[in-house]
Amino acid sequence: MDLLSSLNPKQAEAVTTTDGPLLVLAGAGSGKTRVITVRIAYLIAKKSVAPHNILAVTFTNKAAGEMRDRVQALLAGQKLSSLPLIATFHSLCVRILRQDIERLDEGYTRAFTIYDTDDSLKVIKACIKDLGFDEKQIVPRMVRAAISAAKNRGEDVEVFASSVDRSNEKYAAYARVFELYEERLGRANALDFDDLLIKTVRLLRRSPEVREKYNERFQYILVDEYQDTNPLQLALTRYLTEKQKNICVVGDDAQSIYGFRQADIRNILEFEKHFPDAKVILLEQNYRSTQTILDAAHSVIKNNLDQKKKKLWTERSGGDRIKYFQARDSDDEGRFVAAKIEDHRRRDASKRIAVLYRTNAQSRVFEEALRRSRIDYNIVGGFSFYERAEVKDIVAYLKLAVNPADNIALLRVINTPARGIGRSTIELLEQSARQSGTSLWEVVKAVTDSAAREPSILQPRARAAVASFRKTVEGLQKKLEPSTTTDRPVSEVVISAIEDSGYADMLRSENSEESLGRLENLEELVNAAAEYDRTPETGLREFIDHAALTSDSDKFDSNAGVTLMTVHSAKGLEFPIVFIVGLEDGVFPHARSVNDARELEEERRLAYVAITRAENLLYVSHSMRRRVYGEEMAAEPSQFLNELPLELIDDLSRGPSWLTYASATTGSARRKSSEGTPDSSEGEPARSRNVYTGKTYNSADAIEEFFRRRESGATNDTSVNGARLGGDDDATPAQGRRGNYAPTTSLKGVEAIEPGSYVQHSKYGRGLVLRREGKGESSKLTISFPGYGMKKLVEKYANLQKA
DNA sequence: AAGTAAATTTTTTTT
DNA sequence: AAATTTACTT
Repeated sequence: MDLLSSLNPKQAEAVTTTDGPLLVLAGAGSGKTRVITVRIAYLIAKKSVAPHNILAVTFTNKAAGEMRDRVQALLAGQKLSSLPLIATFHSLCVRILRQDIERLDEGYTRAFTIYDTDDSLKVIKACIKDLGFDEKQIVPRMVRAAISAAKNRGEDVEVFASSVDRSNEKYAAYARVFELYEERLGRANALDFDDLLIKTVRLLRRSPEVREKYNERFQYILVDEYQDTNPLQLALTRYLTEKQKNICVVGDDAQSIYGFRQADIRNILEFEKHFPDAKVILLEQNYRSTQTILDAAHSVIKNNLDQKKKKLWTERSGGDRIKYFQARDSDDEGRFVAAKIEDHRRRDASKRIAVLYRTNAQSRVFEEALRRSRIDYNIVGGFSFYERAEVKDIVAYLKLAVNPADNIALLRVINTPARGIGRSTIELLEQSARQSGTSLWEVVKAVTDSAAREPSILQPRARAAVASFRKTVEGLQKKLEPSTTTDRPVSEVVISAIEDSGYADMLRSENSEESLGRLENLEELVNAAAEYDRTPETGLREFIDHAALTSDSDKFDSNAGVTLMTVHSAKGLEFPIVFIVGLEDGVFPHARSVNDARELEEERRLAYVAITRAENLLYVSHSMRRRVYGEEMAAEPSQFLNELPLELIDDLSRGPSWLTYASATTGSARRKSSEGTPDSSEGEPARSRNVYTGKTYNSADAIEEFFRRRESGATNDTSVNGARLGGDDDATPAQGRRGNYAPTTSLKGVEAIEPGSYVQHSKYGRGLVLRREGKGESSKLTISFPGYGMKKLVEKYANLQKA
């Protein structure tokens, strides 16, 4: 079979340029995955490269899995001596570290445990407590974020501590927590997600032999979604390709959406600097979307200043117009989406549909609406299998058996199921561990040792309970000994963790619907473990690693009719029909992105990613009211809606909408001046001047208009769901929170400015308050000003009037 | 020690 | 609104 026949000249060039550094700038839908997979097949089939000399790196298991499938399909029928390694950055690092971490001489052994975000947080909480800091002042989640960010920039504790401003108490505290955290992880023989990368990079840097070994092993390296790499991942890539230089990276700077994980867009923009003599190939033909959709995407992304200029084109001129809907509240939006999906399903059930939202929390409304309409759907993200408590419990038993120093795992299961080991007993054990400087497991052994000379620190009852726990874990450890011969090495240990611990009995005796569901989940876990029984090279350790690294959207079913997911997890996917929902200021773009212009640009790239998922038809919608923390609030349309080409949009709203007003004012100086200042410092209100002028929309006007119409009988609504317009209690968004009998007042006795209320600003006019941070006059307000986007203002200086 | 009621917090986005 | 943490019983 001719591998190249299905490629355009540019794609073919990207495939056949096998040697030396190569950057493929691949726009959305330009056949990026195609290029990578064909390239791998080409290396094997045409260049006679041994498959195991090829490494392809992705960010998600989902992407890795899909790539594996497609390469396999391309090479079907050929006998392969080995397989190419297609891995995520993290799983690649685990592989390397499981082999060579001992050469690092930091006390880590190959039996190391991986701590997930949850585990890390628990360690950090304990560190904060033991250092005598107050959790209110030194917020564990913030510390975790700061540590993770530092690690991904490639900083270790020392660098972090020395770069920190010592006069800043908070950061000085962070540095001390960081230090203790590292110490405790080391003692527990545990690595957090970021450590996987940082230790691997350190190992490669320090050990020329290890570097040599992997340069030798991986003759050809490919990196997918290169725009999402962070400094650590860049360093890793450079070390791995130091010698052979056969590095091919594929990505699109317009789709860089992981800045929050320290991804640095400069990695792709400056590839040629990092890898001299690099060749660059641009893929600009889009095979996915209609011209209308590309126009919409381009119209949004062009508001970003910081990007490589390229423009996608397609042979699919024209196409259906974009559909727009303004919902009354989020239930209304849910009903609209469900009704439209029902329509489409009836007409052509083969067309796959995606509902994309900014945050996972938004999924619920759509799930409920779809369920009510009896439409099957598939949801990606949210709670994954391995995040369920019962699964984590059993995995903790397994982790403990493999690595007894894992204190977090021990604390998780020492009293699960309940054995009568309570808070005070655990406190005693921890105290003893601190004193002797050993792990909790060592203490457990010591206090239950019948030959001990000193009297045990525990009462007989507690001591018996701890002894029983010890017996359970030791029973598991026995099963791990090499001498134990069985044909189901992994799943039998898992079964015994479930049964011998008493966990199964606990669930069985509870005998509720929920506990039975949990039992089923554990059966699932055994099934998953059974996969690892088949080959001798995959054992319990690999299974545990899998559980740690498989958290996300792994279970995406590419054949599902309707899929709900975040825009982030939709990256790399395509659907004939796409709904982008919740297009409101504060939601999308997210309220937290007001902090600086760079973050807002990332939100815009996110919008770009969302739009370019669509092949044929794109729906955009927003709601006028939304629940935030259980409280109903007014919402303003997203500034990104304003950046769409309005002339390409059909309005499906009942009655007048934002679009009605926006279109009416189009033609005047519509969003001309966009001199954003991307690098300006933080905290300044006047900073993000990404202003679109001319068109302002005031929701109060719209509501008034609604009522005028309703009174004259013009909105006899018989549309989609027959929802009643302008219900009694949500008539005016400006009215603010419901059920607030005694409005909060400031010291002066004036009504306080609360989220959900409207204010008047001298320059930006009327705006909706989205968030309030801090107390009193110096608190910061995040406000959505229609026509100007979101601003973060300090109440004291902004001179705001209630409106 | 364990269970319940009350108070408090939570929302980016993911390996 | 839901989930998590704390305070208070038994």
